[in-house]
Amino acid sequence: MISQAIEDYLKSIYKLQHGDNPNERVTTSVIADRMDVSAASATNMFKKLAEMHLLVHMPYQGVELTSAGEKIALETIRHHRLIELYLAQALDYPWDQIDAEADRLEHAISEEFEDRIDKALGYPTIGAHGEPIPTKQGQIEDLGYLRLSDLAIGQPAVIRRVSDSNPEMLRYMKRLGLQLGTRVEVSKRAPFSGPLQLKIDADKEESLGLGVAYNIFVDAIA
Amino acid sequence: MISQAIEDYLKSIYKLQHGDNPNERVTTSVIADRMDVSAASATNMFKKLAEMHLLVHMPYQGVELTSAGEKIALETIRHHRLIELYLAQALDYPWDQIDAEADRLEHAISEEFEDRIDKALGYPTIGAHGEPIPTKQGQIEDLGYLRLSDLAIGQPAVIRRVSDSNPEMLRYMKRLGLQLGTRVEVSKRAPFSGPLQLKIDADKEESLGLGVAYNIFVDAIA
DNA sequence: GCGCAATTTTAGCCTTAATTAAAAAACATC
DNA sequence: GATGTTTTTTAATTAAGGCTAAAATTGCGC
Repeated sequence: MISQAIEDYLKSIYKLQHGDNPNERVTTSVIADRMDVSAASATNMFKKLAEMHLLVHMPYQGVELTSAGEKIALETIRHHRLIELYLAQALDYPWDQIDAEADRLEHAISEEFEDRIDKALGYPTIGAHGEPIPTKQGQIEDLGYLRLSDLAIGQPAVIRRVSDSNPEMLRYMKRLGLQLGTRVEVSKRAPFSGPLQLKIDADKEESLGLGVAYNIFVDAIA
Repeated sequence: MISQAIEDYLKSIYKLQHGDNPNERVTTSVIADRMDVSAASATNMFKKLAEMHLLVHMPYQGVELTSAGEKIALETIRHHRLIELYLAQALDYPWDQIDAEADRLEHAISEEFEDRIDKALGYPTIGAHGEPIPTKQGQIEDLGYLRLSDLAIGQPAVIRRVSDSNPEMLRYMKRLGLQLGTRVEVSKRAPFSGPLQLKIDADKEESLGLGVAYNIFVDAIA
């Protein structure tokens, strides 16, 4: 049986495999860190998941999802993102609270529930923070956005996605007026990995740390 | 910590204590039966819950919730009934499917979620099957309905509540046109605990087994 | 009021998913 | 290329919550 713990591990592994740099190995310690468990717990689960053929475990080297494991990860992520969007749109949840709520609900809903909120939302393909929502068949689109921290100076762009991993950071972004669809332009970049000077919606100017800019994804515009 | 299992036990005990005949003791075997676990499992949990002061365990005699236990039971029941109503009203779930879905979701939602669906539903006091919804403070109304199986012959009445425990029975009721608000009248009662002859909405006449009639609650009307 | 049947509890074990501590392997530094 | 540090794995526990089988208790029938 696929337990909640299994779904959580597979989801984390998937996100790391397809995250920041996709060629980096997904190791015991990285997963242990993300999931807030000991390294030994992660190893135990890796062995169990390998036996279930949901991933391949290369001892001391890391893990890689099988297509069966990836399928479950994508189903879980689909649940998560549909629930997030539903909370935001139908129940008017604030931006920074939907992730935590969805983390619990994603394991509790049925296929029926998934289908009904999918329909109620009009079969969305983009989630509340701009992430692609996997299809029921397990397809996921690569939206190919640029990190705001990598945006060229003077290049106007629109915020298309933000990382949902830190609620406090989301509240901070909102306070600055940085949301999906917001128009931004980097006007200056301080040396030594210093903050960006950012034009927001062409009317405000703010200084933004690289850590935050790294978690904002934009689309350049003409 | 209050686990899902604990909430489920407390909910079942509460429902039995306040159910069909409230003076009957809530025993190991009755709970084991309702929860589909062995009697030994129920005893184990009784001991644990007694240690947590959520109930009083009188060995070989049964259990009785403390006010702390009752509070948790009522919170769980409130969650359950709000979710059921939300599924039915906002997501157009059919009558017979909401109980199963709510059984899982009731343990996963936050207070925030509870408050938001409560508001979205307009602070309802009656659930999807006509049950009273406990308040946030743990008050629950006794609606004092009559079982259809006890309704006097020739006495017109309106269906106010149905038992949600059996989805198949709910589908059967719906097929017969028996829903909340439906007007009924018993026109004949077969001997030896036989079926009732029932006038439905003054236009249909059906024969109804006592088992079903026992699970329908009505309000007599003038 | 005795004996038997039904119910309840106890005892012991299983599974899941976590833990800590110790051993093993990999990596980095000189 | 030896050595020390870091990472990973192994081994042994723990805590929930379930199970079966056996023992204890209750209560019913006569």
